[in-house]
Amino acid sequence: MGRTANCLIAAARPRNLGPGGHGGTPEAERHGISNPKDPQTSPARERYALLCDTLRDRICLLDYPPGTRLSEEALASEFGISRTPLRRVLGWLESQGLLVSVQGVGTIVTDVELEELAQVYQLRMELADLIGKLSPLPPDAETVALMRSLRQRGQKLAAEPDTRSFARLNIEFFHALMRCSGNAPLREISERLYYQTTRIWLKSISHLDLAEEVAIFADEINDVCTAVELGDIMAAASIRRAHISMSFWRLGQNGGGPAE
Amino acid sequence: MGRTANCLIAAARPRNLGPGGHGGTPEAERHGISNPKDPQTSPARERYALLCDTLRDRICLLDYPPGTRLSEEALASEFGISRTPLRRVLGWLESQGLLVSVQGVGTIVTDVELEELAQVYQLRMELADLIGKLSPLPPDAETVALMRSLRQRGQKLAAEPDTRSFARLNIEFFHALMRCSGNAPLREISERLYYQTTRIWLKSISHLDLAEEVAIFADEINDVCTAVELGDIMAAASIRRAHISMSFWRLGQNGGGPAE
DNA sequence: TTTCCGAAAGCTGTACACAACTCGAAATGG
DNA sequence: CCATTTCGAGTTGTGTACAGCTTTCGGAAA
Repeated sequence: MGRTANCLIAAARPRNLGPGGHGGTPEAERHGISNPKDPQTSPARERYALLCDTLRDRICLLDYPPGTRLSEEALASEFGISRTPLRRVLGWLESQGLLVSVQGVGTIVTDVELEELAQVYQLRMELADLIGKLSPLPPDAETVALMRSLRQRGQKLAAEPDTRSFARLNIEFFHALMRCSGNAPLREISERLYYQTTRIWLKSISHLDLAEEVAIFADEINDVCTAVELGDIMAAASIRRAHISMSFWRLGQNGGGPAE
Repeated sequence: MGRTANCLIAAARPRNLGPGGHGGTPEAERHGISNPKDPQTSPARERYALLCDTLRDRICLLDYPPGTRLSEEALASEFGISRTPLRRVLGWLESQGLLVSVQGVGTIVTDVELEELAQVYQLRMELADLIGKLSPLPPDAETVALMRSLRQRGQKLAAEPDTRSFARLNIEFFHALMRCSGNAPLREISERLYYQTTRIWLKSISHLDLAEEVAIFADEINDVCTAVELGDIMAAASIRRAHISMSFWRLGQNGGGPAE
């Protein structure tokens, strides 16, 4: 009864390949020797999950800014598939609150107001606490190494701020933190809410001081990494919660105005 | 900025028609005078949401017991539609963790173990607390009236226990409680986790004492209703949390054995 | 010049046929 | 008689054409 047992509940989400998205097990797919016990590992599911992650990243990195009208046909031809399987992906993105499709108009990248976001931020703060309370996992060597690598990247970024690298590091840091919780439903929900908020924050970054934001984030990584090194997940969760709160506060102060 | 403002985030879920599912506004749909500002109110979306609720109820009331193989073609013909829009519904149910589709085999109603469910129950307990803490809504007259009606139905049910009526009342009571929270994302997540667990509980009811379970549930409704009448949502949430905890405990004691 | 109407273009939603895949049963060779 | 292979029924996944809806642009009338 190992890790594979709870795959049914996790089946809701596409296989997490991480933001880096290095290709996993290419040989296994080519030879068709995928593990028949794992329903997630089928050629169709692999393409589906990859597309979900790809498009989600494009939306959350503002490659598709809020309000963008996506063309199903264009995307389908870009990925070399038909509209039918693509629509399944778009449906999932819509269920994540990142898209909305209306007949006769198009598929539009959503844009949410800071007011509505307040509820999501409140919830994210509470869930951050729960990461420390509910089934915290003692970090393994790989997690610690990942955290240290992120800390180093954060320090490099502080020396040379860059919006896009900032966003990517933010996403990877989130996923690293998720490795510290053994509660799969909590991870899934946290991820959903995270992706709902991160692009709004990225959109408002122009109204904030990028260098200051990067410095604060580098500190956050450093603090969380220290806590993880000590195996104190509750402390890491508390730090995370505090930074979510402060991030929302800064958004309301500086980024919430009548933009543009 | 009333209720309609946060429809974008809520767009993830089909329009909640309640378990009773009385038809809503049939005239508006027939005449095509649906509010153009609300993206959820389109003829296609209406059918979609209705189908989602219908099939979810069938799964969660064990009309389709865990392990059942559903036929896309049969369902499509039953509802007088093609497989294409039906598959969208099935995809949503799969994202909710209630179905799993595998090529060449079929669409199968999931069955989860009590072990995996422990994480969901833990999370549900914490979220129940949050219902009282995050944006609790002072109950309006309609909510109080609904609660009182449910309390009465609970007392009637205690006098004449019936599994299916029990399940329906349980679902409706959950939705009534959700009216007390103004946090839309929290409501959505709570609903998702609730539906993931309720059918497992219903499946194990045969191993428990139905009369006793009904009596306990009637008490829960009564206590929560009293708290709601006083406007003390935090108290209602605490009561709810306690009952979720006790329900899980009873499941582990009596219903968790090597069934059948 | 302004306003209103209508046709056309473009989009998502739907239906249907076919491909890809799984599983089981029947046939075949040992 | 048993093991192995092959074929077929049945299922989900995919491609494609068309229907329904919305927006826009052009032209005619006031």
